[in-house]
Amino acid sequence: MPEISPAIGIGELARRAGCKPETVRYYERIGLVGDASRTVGGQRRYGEEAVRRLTFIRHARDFGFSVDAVRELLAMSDQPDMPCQEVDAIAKHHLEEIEARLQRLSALRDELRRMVSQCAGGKVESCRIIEVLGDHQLCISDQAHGGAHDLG
Amino acid sequence: MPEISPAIGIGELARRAGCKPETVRYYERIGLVGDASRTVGGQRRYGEEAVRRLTFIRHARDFGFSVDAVRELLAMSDQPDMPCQEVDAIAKHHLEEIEARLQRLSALRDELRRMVSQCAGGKVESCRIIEVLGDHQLCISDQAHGGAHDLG
DNA sequence: TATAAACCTTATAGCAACTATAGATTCAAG
DNA sequence: CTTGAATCTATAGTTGCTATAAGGTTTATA
Repeated sequence: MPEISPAIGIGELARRAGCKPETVRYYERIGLVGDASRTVGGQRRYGEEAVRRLTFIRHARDFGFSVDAVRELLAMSDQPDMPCQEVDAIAKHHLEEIEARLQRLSALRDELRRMVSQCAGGKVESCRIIEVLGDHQLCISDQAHGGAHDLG
Repeated sequence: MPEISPAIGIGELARRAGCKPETVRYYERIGLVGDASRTVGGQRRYGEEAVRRLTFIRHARDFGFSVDAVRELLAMSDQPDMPCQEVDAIAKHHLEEIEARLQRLSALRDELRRMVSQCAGGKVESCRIIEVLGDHQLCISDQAHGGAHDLG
């Protein structure tokens, strides 16, 4: 299937999907997008289908889906006749994760607000923020703690 | 100042601060904690002060402060006579970032919920989730988009 | 046709903040 | 003294890109 529409370069493709050329090459390396056709000089050239696929990828990533999840979603969207249960499952799972993060993040916000509001503005010695950071007991909830590492 | 209390090993230290020995060694490498004293055989030994410092670090990290922010907070907590304005500023800045993340994350959650609820459970072909991911126009808000990358 | 600007190429290293592995050594208990 | 758990160093891997260097190609203009 040769490209009919005027082929575009990697910069234009990236621009239209809202990312950078480096990202496109990266996606090619990890197999999220296929190898592009090349000019005689070796430069990548793309058609509309590539724009659609990359846009899908970027949009899913913006939604916070992991690259692996995007890979699965792409595989499924390539199979239009299959039932969409799995798509649904991935999305629901992602939604649950986001809801859990929201919980922890807002508990964190509350705790931080409390810390900040209790700081009287004196010396470090008596700073409530430093105190709370040094002593877990001074926290109201444990909910927020035990790893804020994957709050993304 | 020699250690008086029975010195503890890296495993015990890590356990008491809620992390792993690898993490302690990592913090030592990047200079968050100082070099420990060693046994004749070369193993690290720590005292109570190290426990306090590591606990502070872990707690601040659990609050989502970056390692650089923790470094500054530590430096300030080492200067008890200084005014705590800067501590306050760091904490407030962090609070603002968390509030911004919460905004975006909840916009994302709403959009995801909408997607999931609109999926009728048929074929992939007509799956609302796949449709929305493929077409930015189908999103209600742009707020959530343009990068979920630093939602942590 | 020449040239220069804009674009593209690969390979490699870096970011945050750890985590995991391998293979050797040391420590504490029995 | 032996055993097994803990520790040591050094190095590579994780995620999802981003940045850099050192060049090659394409395109528009003169």
